[in-house]
Order: sequence, then structure tokens, then C-alpha cells
Amino acid sequence: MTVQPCTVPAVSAERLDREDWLEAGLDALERGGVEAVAVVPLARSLGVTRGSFYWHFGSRGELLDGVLERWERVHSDEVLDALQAIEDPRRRLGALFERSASKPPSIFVRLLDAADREPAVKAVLERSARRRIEVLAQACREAGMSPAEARRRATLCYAAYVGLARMTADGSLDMSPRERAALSRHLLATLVP
Amino acid sequence: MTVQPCTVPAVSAERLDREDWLEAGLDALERGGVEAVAVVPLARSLGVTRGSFYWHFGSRGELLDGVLERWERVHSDEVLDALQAIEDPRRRLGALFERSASKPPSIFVRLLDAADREPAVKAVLERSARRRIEVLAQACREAGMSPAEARRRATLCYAAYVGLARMTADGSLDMSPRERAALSRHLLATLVP
DNA sequence: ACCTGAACACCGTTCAAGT
DNA sequence: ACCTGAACACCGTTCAAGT
Repeated sequence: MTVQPCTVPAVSAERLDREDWLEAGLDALERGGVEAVAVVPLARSLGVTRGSFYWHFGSRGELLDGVLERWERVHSDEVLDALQAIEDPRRRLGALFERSASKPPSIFVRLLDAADREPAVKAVLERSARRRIEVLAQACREAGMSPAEARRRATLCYAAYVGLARMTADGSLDMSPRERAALSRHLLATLVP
Repeated sequence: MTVQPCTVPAVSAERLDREDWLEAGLDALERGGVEAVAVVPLARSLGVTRGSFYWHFGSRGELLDGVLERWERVHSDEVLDALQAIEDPRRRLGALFERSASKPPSIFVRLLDAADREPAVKAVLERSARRRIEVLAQACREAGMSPAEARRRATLCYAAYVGLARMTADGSLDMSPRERAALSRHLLATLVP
């Protein structure tokens, strides 16, 4: 009697690969922030010992790199691509802030928090900032500003966004989501008249 | 032969009190940020074992509370008091940004970074934000804005400041100190015309 | 190829025992 | 009153040994 080989992947493979760890890591990042991307707890949740981890990754930092790369692809690239499609510059700016402000920016803030300790996070934030400032600056130029002025305004705009996100997270800004949204619009109206 | 009792405090007392730990903690905070306020390294630098620490404090968190309180008294209260003395509102605003931007805001940024993990830090930042926004708002009112408008502008202004501090720290903002100062002035001129 | 198990280093916390 | 010393829990990292 010959047994048919199983053609569908087993529900829970006994052996893991890099992919499994990365998935679990991203999940942990979304639930508990950068600190939650930790070897021992992850190993526990995968039903395996810590030693197993080090066959797939050289260090916890390497895992974090991979996890952040994934996060960036999903949560940053997609969003920016969608924005580029909006032609009216003012409307595009509005959409950038709308998107950024609506869903709780928890992961973003968690990344801000971790930037100091984690070089990998620093790099992600740097890219994120550069790209968003570029989107903002382009919209400003299309709205009629000089390149230098556009860059200044865009930078301030992004800085204010970062600051508002931070303040909302740590409770320095006690405002309802509605008030926050109004403040964002106010910011745009003030900086890009 | 009777020995004279020593009237000056010994250079290194064999026994420590709360004060010694707080001092060492503040020093550590300034050198290495919130994470550096750690029991074991501190004990080591004080030439004592970890067990000693727990006679003076209930936990590492309690130490951090005390250290932050001290930091706030020295680095926040003093500065704000000095500002209140400037009568011209525009000049006062300029001075607030000057002071905040000139000396590297490293501790401030470190606090921003730690807010997520450390409730004590959150409280400090909350107070700091409230007070600075109040100073900004008052200056705006004195410059002729309505109270509501003043509050909005002040909040945006502070948010931009927080964001700029953060971005400078993590390298998202690659600008010279001179450029940063110019940007700060630009911010003020834009938000408080 | 992937994993276990035990080791070591590091930090937070507790506590009985010392002075 | 203040401190030691040893214990325990937790996480990161290494590595010889298993399948």
C-alpha cells in the first residue's frame, strides 16, 4: 500500500523557515511594538526553543530588519503610490493627512519611540520622512511656490505631523479625533495658503 | 590620645542615601538616556551591590520618577520662568525657540523616545507640552489673535518643534544647525504673522 | 536542514543574614 | 540604618549534540 504524498502544505509544519519567523515578527510588531519583536517570546509562540531562531537569523537585529522591511512595503509604499495618483495638489495634501491621521498611527509612533535604540528603525523613518516631504514639496510647487519655499513648508508640515502623532500618543494633546482632524486641516491651510 | 572627629563629610561615604542614588541617576540620564537609569550599572558605579538599591527605593521605576522630577525642575522650570520675563510677545517666542533649538535637545528627544514604555516620562512630557503651549498661546493672544486661533497656532507650533527635534535626532532632517535655526524662524513667521 | 538543551552574560526583584 | 550574597525570573547569544 503506497501512501499518497500530501500536496497541500501541512497546517502546522513541524519545521520552520525564515518566512515563519518574519510573519510572527510582523505580527508581534503590530501587536506590541518594536520591543515585542523578541526572540524568546516569539520562539514560545511558535512552539520552539530559542536555539532554533539562531539557525535562521544571525541576531535579533537581523529579524527586526526583515520585519521592518515588510512593514514598510505594506504600510508605506502602497499608501504613497495611491497618493501620487491624485492630480490636484491641494487635494493630494489633504489625502496624505487624512490617511495618516485617521487610522491610529500607533506603529508609526512606536517606530518613533524605538528609533533611538534601533538603527534599523532609524533607517525606515529616514526613508519615510524623505518620501513624504518630497510628496508634500511637490504639491507645494504645483500650488505655485518656489522650490526653496516649497521645501521649507513641506518640512515644517511633516514635522508638525510627526509632532502631532507623538503628542497624541503620549497624551500631551488631549483632543478628540475630530479636533485633531480639524487641526490638521488648519495646519495645511496655514502652511499652504 | 583622643582622635578628633572628622567635621567635613568624607570624600566617599561608605553608606549611601536616597540622594546619592538620585544624583547618580540624573547623571546617568544625561549621559545615556532613560535606559541608562538602570539598577545594576548604577550600583556598580556607586561601588555597591544591587541589593543595596532596594533598601532606598521600591523599584527602578521609583528611582526614575525621582530623577525625572529633578530633571524637570532644573531644565524646564528655570527656562520657562526666564521666558516669562520678556514682555514683547514676538521676542518671547523667538527666545523660546532659540533656547530649545540651540543646545542639542538630546535629553528631550530621549524622553520622547521613552514615553511609550515609561509612564513617568509620559507625565513629564505632558506637563512640558502643556506649559510650553500655554506660553506660545499667550504670546499669540498678545500679538492680537483670538483665544481659539491662538491655541491652534500654539499647538501647531509646538508640534512642529517636537517633530523637528525628533527628525534631527534620527537623521530624517539633514540640515546644519544654521539651517535648522532658519527653519525655526520661518516656522514662527509663518504661524505667527 | 532544522532543532534541542544547556551554558553564559545581563538586568530586575526579593530576602535572609550580616554590620 | 544600610548593605551583602545568593536566589529566581527574563531575554540575548552560542554551540555541541541530536534527528
